Amino acid sequence: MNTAKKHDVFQAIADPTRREILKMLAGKELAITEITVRFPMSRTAVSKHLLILSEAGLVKNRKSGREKLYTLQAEPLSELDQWLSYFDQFWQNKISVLKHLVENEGQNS
Amino acid sequence: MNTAKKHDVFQAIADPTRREILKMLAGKELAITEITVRFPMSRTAVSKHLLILSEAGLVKNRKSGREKLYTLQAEPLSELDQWLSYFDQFWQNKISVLKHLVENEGQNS
DNA sequence: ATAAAGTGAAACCATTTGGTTTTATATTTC
DNA sequence: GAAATATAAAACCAAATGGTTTCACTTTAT
Repeated sequence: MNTAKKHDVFQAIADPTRREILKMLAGKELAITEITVRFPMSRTAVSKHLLILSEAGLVKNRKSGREKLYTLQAEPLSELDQWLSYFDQFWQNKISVLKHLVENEGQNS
Repeated sequence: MNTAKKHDVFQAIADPTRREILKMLAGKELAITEITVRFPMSRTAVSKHLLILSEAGLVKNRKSGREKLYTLQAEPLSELDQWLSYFDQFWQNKISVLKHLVENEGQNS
């Protein structure tokens, strides 16, 4: 696993294991060991996935005693969202759904 | 390039060349040769990228004489959009961005 | 009917990817 | 301080990825 060069968001979410890790981290801080129990692979492998997610800016971590706690950093997903929005016009139902959402929630304009 | 196993949308868009191909195909039909001139790689390489995009359902093609014309099929991107929406609550400013989008482009309601 | 244009398919190659095992280091706990 | 816990780091490996070159096959144009 190449950890030397930068990974971007698109690459980071290409792997199903990494996508699942992101969901696990949604909301709660977890240590590597806690994440690993959910996967049929070694802690080392999970650690490498976390490194790739870190490089993409999707997770951050802090040391707490002998543990290292990871948290989700969802902001970089905005790049994905922006990319996706370019294609909005080529498939239906997104605009209408969001229009509804905006009209119901955002009144400041 | 493994073209035997299925590729999903997440994998398909992980490569920048493939993302650019998708943008090129947004709106217009193109033959492989027309796509290739935009990239510093062989027609064969582009052809393989198109195969991966096909497997992900993101492009389709039709034969026209000795040419093969490719078109965008954006629908599978909805899977990505759905995945992304799960994380909406973890980053801000999506609503505002789309509000702007809707107000500028969609007037049908 | 040949030549040219457009593509497909096969064989090959270097690098990256996703995993492993082994060894070492830091922090608790008893 | 010794054992247990949590992680890091390094070496290794098979398969996938992204590319190439070469050759064959259709379709069109002259």
